[in-house]
Amino acid sequence: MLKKERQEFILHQLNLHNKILCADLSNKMGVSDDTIRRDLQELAQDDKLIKVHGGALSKSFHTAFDRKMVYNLEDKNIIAQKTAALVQSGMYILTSGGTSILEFAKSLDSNLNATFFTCSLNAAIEFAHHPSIEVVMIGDKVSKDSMLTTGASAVQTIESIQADLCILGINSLDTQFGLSENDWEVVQIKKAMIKASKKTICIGISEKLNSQQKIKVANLDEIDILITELDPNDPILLPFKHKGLTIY
Amino acid sequence: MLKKERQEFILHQLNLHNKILCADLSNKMGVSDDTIRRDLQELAQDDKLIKVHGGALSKSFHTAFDRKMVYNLEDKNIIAQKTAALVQSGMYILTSGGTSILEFAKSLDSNLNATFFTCSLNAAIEFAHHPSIEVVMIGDKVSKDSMLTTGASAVQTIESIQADLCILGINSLDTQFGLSENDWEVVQIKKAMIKASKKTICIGISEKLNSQQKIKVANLDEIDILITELDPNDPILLPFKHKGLTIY
DNA sequence: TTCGTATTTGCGGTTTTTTGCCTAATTTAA
DNA sequence: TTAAATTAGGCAAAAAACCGCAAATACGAA
Repeated sequence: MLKKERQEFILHQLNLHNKILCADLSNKMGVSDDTIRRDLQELAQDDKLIKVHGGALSKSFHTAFDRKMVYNLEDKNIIAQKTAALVQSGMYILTSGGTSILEFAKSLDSNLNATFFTCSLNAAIEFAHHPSIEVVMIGDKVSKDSMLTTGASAVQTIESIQADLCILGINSLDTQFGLSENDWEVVQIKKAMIKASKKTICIGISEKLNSQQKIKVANLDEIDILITELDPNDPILLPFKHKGLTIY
Repeated sequence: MLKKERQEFILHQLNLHNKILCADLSNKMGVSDDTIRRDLQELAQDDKLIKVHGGALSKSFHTAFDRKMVYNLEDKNIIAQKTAALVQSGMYILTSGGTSILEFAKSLDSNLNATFFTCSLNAAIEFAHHPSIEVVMIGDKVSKDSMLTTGASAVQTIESIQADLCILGINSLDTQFGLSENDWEVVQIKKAMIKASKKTICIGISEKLNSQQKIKVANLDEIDILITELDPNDPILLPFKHKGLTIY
């Protein structure tokens, strides 16, 4: 196995699992630990991954946790503005949770007259602060990690709605694997939301693009619009445009 | 699990729960207390969290904490303690919203194993911070004044529950008129909750006693227990005791 | 093809990091 | 105050990283 080939494989594994161990890789590929270590070192120098003692972590994984809240607030605001422009009075809208959605909720025009359905406790509270919009909280068991209601009852409720729009925060979006998540229950909710809506909008900072997580939520062709903080003509977004998504 | 990964996880947990215990983390991740402590130490050195005896606090939480100073907090705490003492593992409990309920949620024993049903968005979030209890959010249209879900669907959901306990925050309680409220929709919810439970507990500061509001929720005989910040033998509470309520 | 060079790889020995355990000291709660 | 829980520091084992070197391999030019 060639060096280049090996490094491609490492990056692939990293996209899949978000972390890799030196020992695992050397075993799986039948090369020495040293070789793997040298590979990881090079890839880390090229900023393709984060080298840590014992293995390596995917970049998106690392940035996903500690930066997202603080750093990207400005970006999230741009996203929120763009998204708010797509919402019109009279619409019925399904939304997930996440910081991008919260920012979006704050950016809504104060004389907007729409109805929002959500499984996110925090989003519901944020929407409820708005003077004129209606908020419907979709009930079920509360998933503590995500502060989302999840379960069969919630899915059933969503299925009984015919919404104009579905606005989802992105965890991971990839041209090949599509929209993906790590939490099975949350995936079920998002799938139901997409199915219950005429149009699906995915919003999130560009960091989340070109990364994958364990469970698929939807293929790219199920998503209509992609909104990031970037200019719609940014080359990073081109592959998604080619796949048929409308970019804002 | 890699060291870096572990530390990211700790920060993630901290963002979610605002506080974490050494022992909890070491259990959850299957490493020794020492390792966790060393992790927390490093993260504290990097200013990512605040290390305290037994665990750590989220930075944002600590700064946001003092603004929550409600004037009756001490009284509410007494109420919360008394109420928490009545809850046992395995119970199914319906609760309304309000600051007293929120304080109650914070006072629950960390190894309690009960299931809470609520229409209050804020209460659901507070309950969800607890490590082991289950939280079910009852869905419906969000009433903006009270941040409660109200409506036929919510009432129907409540009717399908058989709870051990119903814990209601008091708006007005009067020996003659009983428990009363001003919001028609909220009244419907509370009535349904009382009906769906074996026992009903009313909690609130004594200021709320001997006052009436427009719409009756329940007669005194539908209420089993009354909890205030006062001593159970306080003369203010005597009339309620005579009406058959148990006072704590 | 064959040769020479540059790169890559594996190995042994050493150093560093990480982790768990131990004990003593400190803090907390009753 | 005492008793229990938490922490600090030292220590040792295991894992991982580092270093230099020599063998193996790839690659381009004759």
